Amino acid sequence: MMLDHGTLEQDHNNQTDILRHKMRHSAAHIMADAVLQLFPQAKMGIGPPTQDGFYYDFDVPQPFTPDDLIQIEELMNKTISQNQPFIRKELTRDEAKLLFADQPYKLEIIEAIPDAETLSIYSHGNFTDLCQGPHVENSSDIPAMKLLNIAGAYWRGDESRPMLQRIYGTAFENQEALEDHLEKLEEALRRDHRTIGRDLGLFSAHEEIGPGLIVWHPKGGILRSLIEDYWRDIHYRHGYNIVYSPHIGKSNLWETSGHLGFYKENMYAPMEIDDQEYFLKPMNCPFHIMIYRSGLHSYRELPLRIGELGTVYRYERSGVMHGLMRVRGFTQDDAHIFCMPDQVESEVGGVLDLTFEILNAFGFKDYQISLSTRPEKYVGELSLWDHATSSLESALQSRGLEHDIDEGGGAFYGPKIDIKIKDALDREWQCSTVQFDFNLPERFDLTFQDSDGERRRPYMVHRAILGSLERFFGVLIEHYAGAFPLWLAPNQVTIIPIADRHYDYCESVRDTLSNSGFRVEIDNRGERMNQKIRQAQMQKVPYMLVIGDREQENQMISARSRESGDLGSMSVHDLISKMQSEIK
RNA sequence: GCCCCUGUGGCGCAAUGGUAGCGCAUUCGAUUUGUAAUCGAAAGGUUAGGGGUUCGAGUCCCCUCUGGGGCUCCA
Repeated sequence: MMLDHGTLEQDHNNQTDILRHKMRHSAAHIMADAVLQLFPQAKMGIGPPTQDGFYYDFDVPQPFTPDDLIQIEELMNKTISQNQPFIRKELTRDEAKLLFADQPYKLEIIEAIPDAETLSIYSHGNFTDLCQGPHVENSSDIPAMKLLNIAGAYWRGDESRPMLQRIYGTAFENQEALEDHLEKLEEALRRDHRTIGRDLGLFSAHEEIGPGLIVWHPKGGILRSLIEDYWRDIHYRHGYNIVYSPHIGKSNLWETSGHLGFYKENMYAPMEIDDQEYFLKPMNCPFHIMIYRSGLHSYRELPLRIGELGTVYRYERSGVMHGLMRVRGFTQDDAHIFCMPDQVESEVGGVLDLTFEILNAFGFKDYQISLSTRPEKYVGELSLWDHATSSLESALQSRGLEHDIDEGGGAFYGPKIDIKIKDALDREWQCSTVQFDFNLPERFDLTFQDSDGERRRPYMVHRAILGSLERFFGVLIEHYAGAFPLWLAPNQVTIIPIADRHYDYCESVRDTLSNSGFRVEIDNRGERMNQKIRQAQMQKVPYMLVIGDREQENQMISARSRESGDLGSMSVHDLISKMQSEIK
């Protein structure tokens, strides 16, 4: 949630942002300058500043190498040290076309700029680029800069257009800020859920199984079942009905739902069973609709909320898979709400409240909310769209939730609210989503009997809060860097006997804790205590209990916490109370 | 799917075209330890897979697959 942080700080942040924006934009120009000096045949694409850096795209005969990057950076530093002023000039279309006659991508950009807009160029040294600006005054106003990596990128993001070579870099107002940023990138790498997932034994993927298909290991499995238990419990409390549905369904079902029409490229090839085609499910909605349709519904039953932890399979192109964040088989915490028009707003509000309650419980505080409105191509009546969109809007507003508006960004079947969570690398991942659907109720001819006896069409809302358990788990791992809060830690307590003669007492402590519902392990390897502590720390176990002669004699334990080290001696009972209060 | 990079014991890495090594982890033995790494030994690899060049390939070339950084799309 974006809360008000006070205007002073905001002003400062804005000014820094503007400064960085300008300096990065200018750095992109200086980079293009360097590239053209080294590779005169290069054709320039675009070179904008981004959230934390800048890039520039080039069409070059040979892709850049890491060595090229070093050379380019050297040349850039030279330009920066030469104090070259940035000069803005306005010019006519014809002048611009002449100037960029051998730069086809620039010509394309010029063509695309509306006639009413003034064209401008920025120059430094011998380099000139078509550009709106603004820029820093002088090349020396880029105190700290570094090129980061090379990647392919389609011209205008369109895969039917040529692939250009993109160079990413970043720039900051001083060396310290740059180093902080690089340090942050390293920290993000350390938090990478793929690394932590392996080190903590949470999950894995295998060449033998196939890309984008995850196996959850015992420790990941405990975490998942804790998440699922919490999810079920809170959903029951919020009036949801929890259901189960199969993984495949006949082609008829998917034809009726329309998925074979508009979602086929994400669905796997059908399998034939008794002369009928069956498809692996990419979504749960048709099954929930069949549950709805298996009886007549009175207005008294609405709203009807049907939820499921439903595992779906979607084809993802081979280059897009990413750890747990983007996979081919995943479990959605899906639900469908069937309701009457006058219930829409409170239902949407209820979903939002539930969403933030759940996300908060997992420790998430920073979200990015967006409302997506009606696209050009859509189904359903305009009045329904307007009603739905305004109810989404007012549900957000009445809760004081700041949000972006993605005009025309809704699905063809309804407007939606998306909520994104940031991962360790500041990439945003969509988890929660609330979507209206004006398509499926029509296609499946859903009705309810209203108080006046008439059959009416219910509103249908899709919603997911965690999104997919896989992705949510990935974000959770990075959020905590593997040091999960006590209630989620796969192993909550490791008991460390000092010598063999303490095993029996350790087992009695273990039993006491287990009987109170805690997950406990005893490390009875023939290792030194320090080694056992080290391993438990690296496994991010919240509590370690050191047990030796002193403890055994006094029937106590010596507790150590993952965060604050030695907590001293206490009774098992005290430890239990301490942990219980930490959990609730 | 596309562009680039990558692939060596479970993990992290090494090996000018000439005998595949090291650390961690594992197993066994010794040690019985007081708040982040005890010592020793053993075991573990057709260098992702397939083809080619070469007297000789982990190393060079081609194909396939995995993984990574992006583009596009999305939970």
